[in-house]
Amino acid sequence: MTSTTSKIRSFNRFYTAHLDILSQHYLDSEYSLTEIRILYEISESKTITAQKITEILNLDKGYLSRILKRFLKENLIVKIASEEDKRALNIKLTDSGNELLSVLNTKSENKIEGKIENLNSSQKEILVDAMKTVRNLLTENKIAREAITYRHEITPGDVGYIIHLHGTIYCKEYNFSTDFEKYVIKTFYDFLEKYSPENDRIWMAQYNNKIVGCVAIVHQSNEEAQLRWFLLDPAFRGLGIGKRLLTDAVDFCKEKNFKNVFLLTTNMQDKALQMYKMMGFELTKSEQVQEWGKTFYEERYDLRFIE
Amino acid sequence: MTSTTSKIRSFNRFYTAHLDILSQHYLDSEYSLTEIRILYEISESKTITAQKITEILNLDKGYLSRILKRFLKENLIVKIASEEDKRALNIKLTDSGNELLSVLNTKSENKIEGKIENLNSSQKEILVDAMKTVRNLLTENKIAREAITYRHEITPGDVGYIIHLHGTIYCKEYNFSTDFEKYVIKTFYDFLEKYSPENDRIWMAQYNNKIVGCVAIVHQSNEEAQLRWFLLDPAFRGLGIGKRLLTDAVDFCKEKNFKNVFLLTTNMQDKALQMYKMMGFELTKSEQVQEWGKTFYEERYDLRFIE
DNA sequence: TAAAATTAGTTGCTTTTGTCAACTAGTTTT
DNA sequence: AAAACTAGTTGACAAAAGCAACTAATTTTA
Repeated sequence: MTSTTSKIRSFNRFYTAHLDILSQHYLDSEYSLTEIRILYEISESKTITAQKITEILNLDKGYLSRILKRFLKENLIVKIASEEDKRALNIKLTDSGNELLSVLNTKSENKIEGKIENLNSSQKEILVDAMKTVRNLLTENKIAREAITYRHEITPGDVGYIIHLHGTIYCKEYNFSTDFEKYVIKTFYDFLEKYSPENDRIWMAQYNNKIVGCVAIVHQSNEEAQLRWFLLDPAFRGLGIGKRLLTDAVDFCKEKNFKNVFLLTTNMQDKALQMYKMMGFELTKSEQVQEWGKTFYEERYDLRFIE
Repeated sequence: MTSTTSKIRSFNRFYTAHLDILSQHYLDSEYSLTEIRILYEISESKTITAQKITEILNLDKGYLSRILKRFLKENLIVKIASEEDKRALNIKLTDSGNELLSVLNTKSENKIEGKIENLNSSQKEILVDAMKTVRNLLTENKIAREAITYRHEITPGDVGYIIHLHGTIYCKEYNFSTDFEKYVIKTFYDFLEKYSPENDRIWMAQYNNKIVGCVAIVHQSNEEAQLRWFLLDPAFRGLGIGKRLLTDAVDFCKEKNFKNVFLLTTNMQDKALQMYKMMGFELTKSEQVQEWGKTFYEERYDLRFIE
């Protein structure tokens, strides 16, 4: 088994070579890669100081100073004395600087285009998504809470994906067999048969357009509702997603004036149980069963809204 | 809307900076990044000629020659006269060369480890998978046929994912509503209820551990079977996956001695229809229906095995 | 509030890195 | 067997990058 780190190193070597090939076209121009990165940085921030550039690109200030001097002579940039700090100079691209950059951008884009010309649009989407994931994970060194989005309208593909998550996660964590997924399919079919947008709702948490967590409220009567399908991809635990989903679900119950919400679970779901209790759910029933290739306790929890 | 190319360029800039940071530790050692890449190349191929290195790393041969001279003096490599070509020299790492590289590798791994220390194991998996996808798509400039794997045992999560694919793809391509997905859920529930490993089978095509295409054979009697759920992710069409799946399915029918296989589809599925016809299926029934938010023809195709 | 420490930017000098062309010695093509 | 080519070396040189000392302005500190 190769470790994560060595796989990443292998990718790094691959991407170094890839970037090398892409940057080769800069040799046609009279500017080095560093010079172009500097121009790009100036263009990105509209106006910037030399100091800032050294920070962003990790350059020696003496080296940068000379490069900027050349840019000035070639009329690619202007230096404007800063008002706030009389030592500093604000650097901007001139029209011809912008023009140069746009020519180089076009060249670079053509080069990239050549690298992906045989991919169809769906494949390009896959590529861009994967890059986004890599970037997200490496930038934050974690999954950013802000990158998680929430919604509660059922769109095509949602229910299938939620079933899929149930199948994979319960197999991975509790070694449940495919029978469990079959059971989930049945519960969803029954749910969709009786689905009332007014009294039922599914909440989904997404990351990179993929569902990573969910919960639902299913009305049983005007008085009572069931909380179902509470699930969180293990990769996305500890980010407050579960709490947010449960809170939304319980708030919905209050809003709809249910007197009682219950849920059925097993004693194995330790992390979920903890959250249920935190939300005020209390154990009301416990019974040993043998199902989906396992022996465990099936438990009922209730949350009663007092008026 | 930003184009694919500009998103890729943005990722390239991000990753350039990322690699820059990782390579900074090489400054601690007395070797430059180029020198280390050379050492790495030698280590990778066990034995290699200078010529080959210049090709792989795009280096000037004069420059390389001098670096190798230094490596030789420092006892990192040995040069062995080639038997086949007396001009060429086979280069190998010495023990101390290997040792140096392993020290540097450890340092590099530590640096990477620091970049991902806050990710849990599932998140690391996501990262590595995404890198693999990026690499696959950029290397081949296409999805490699060899990267597609096939299997036909149902494991947890499969059926949910196939339902998900039906929901999303039929919505994307034919604008079907969520009712269609509900219908698919029902068909799968019924299938799983009666599932006989002996007479029924689902085939799945996978890319990067994700299902991208499927088909199933469902027995109706000893004489007749139904071909169902034939589906291919648009990103993976034109790779021969559909043909492979259908061939496997039809072969299975022959093997099981069904006299007849039929399938139900719509006139809208033009690409699938073409493939069915290619496999020998013939239209036996056509009827206008209104369902899932659309009006279309529901069609039956039959393939009869003659003895 | 004045001295001390720090910072933005420039410049001279040096090292490192990389390029080019000419050369030797062996190999392949014609 | 001559001509064209290739692997590798070397000298001369240019480009890229780093270091340190300096000016002038700003911030900190006591």
